Amino acid sequence: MAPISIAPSARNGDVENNPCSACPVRDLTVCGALEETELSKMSEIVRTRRVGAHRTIFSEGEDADSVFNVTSGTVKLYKLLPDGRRQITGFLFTGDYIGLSMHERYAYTAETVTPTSLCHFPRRQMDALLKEFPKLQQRLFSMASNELEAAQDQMLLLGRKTAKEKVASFLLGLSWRLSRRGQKENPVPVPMSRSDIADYLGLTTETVSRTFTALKSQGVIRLLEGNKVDLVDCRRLEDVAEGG
Amino acid sequence: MAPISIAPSARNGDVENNPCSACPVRDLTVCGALEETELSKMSEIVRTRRVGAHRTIFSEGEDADSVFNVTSGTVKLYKLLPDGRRQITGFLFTGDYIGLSMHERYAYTAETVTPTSLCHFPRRQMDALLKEFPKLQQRLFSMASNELEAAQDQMLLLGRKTAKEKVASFLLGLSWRLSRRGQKENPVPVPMSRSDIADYLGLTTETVSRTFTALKSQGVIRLLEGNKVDLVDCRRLEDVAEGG
DNA sequence: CGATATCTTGAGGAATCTCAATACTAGTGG
DNA sequence: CCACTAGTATTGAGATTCCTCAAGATATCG
Repeated sequence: MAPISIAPSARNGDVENNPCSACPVRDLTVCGALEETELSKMSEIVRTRRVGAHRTIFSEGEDADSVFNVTSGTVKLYKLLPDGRRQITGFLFTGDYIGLSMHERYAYTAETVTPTSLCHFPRRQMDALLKEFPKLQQRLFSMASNELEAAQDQMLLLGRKTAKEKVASFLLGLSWRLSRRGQKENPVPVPMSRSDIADYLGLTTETVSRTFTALKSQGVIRLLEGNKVDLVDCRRLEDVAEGG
Repeated sequence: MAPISIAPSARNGDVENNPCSACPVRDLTVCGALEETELSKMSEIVRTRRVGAHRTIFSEGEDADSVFNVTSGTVKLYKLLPDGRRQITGFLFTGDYIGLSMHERYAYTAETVTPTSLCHFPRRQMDALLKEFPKLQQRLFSMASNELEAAQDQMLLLGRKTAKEKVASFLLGLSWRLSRRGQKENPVPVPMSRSDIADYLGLTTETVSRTFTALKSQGVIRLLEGNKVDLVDCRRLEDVAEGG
């Protein structure tokens, strides 16, 4: 799959009435499906929002009447069991869309990991746009398709991989998503806490920490300043991730 | 063999040229999105197939040039690690569609659990139909959306539930899917082997077996003839499934 | 610079896995 | 109709990974 070019577009739409036309991450996301002129329809219903770190965007069980686009920052989605056990089902980055698996009520909570910029769309109006622009619908289906494949990979990870394989896969996944967005894929910024990583991988924070230490002392990774991880030996990390 | 001409019934349309219009499970599946007249387009590209139990429909890594509809029977989808560890990502029943998460190559293997009837569609032609009928695209998106939500539930199960909670959730899931298809939801036929269940729940066959035994001796379920399970105390099973 | 949260490390325990033996079941052929 | 076989399921005992609980180290933030 070819990485999407993030070349900052010097597009000259009517920025006043059509801010979306100047959006630098447009091609990464659902909006990339539309032409300049069609984009104005999105501009009409979008509301941009900046949110600090560790804020709840919406909670599991609430009426699902908004969908979102992440234009910068990191968001986590999670589900809870009654006793508080938590499973993070995904981390979202620039260009990711919140609202692919949508029913009456949100089936998960969305919370920012870092300060985040969001495009907020009323769901009803977005649904109307989908009807109006089959291209948009198509793009959304394609994104859902990708998500589904990622979810299947994650099931394999959760059900069958060891702690070491899980952590290795996690780091490679972060790196891969960076490169898809056209960013440098190494070293990898890891903005989420050990506890978040644990709840994403079906482990405890302690096990995640121990596993990082183990990978570090084997020379496969290095922990850098600012929560970055240097994938020293990518090839070996890949072997570890697949149980080799 | 020469086709036998049958007078088309007003109810069912021209069954000869449009067999899909007579399909009894149409409304359960993607085809339910189309009108009688539009259905003929599907009829033109469909090829029905009956397959015995334990047969491979396609394998992970093969060129993904077909999509399928399950019209009867049970299918399992799975991914493998290099050393043979297996994760079953889903079981498919009547009405389920194979081809929601689709790229160049199949990302998983599809294998029948029981004798199965399939509708086979060339992928290119199905893609053309999706472009022609946005309703179809919409339906497929809606199905992908459901799948995605199910996948998230499964991640919670795999990452955070105990063996007992997993097995209870599994049985309730089977029962729930029966009722969605309008069938009796109890007792639940369990056509797949312990080993399949284990690979679906991230457990071993032994643990699955022990857990069935435990639930049985607690009077929550009963094992009946013909691989059926009687959910004696559904309420309690639900509590068990959520860690209550 | 102190307070607080996060991360790391250690020791012991528990759930689940592995290995092994036995029981059951379905299909086959006498 | 029964015995035989091969696959599948159950049960048992011991091993192992990962979890729990606890303490100390490091980082973060006002």
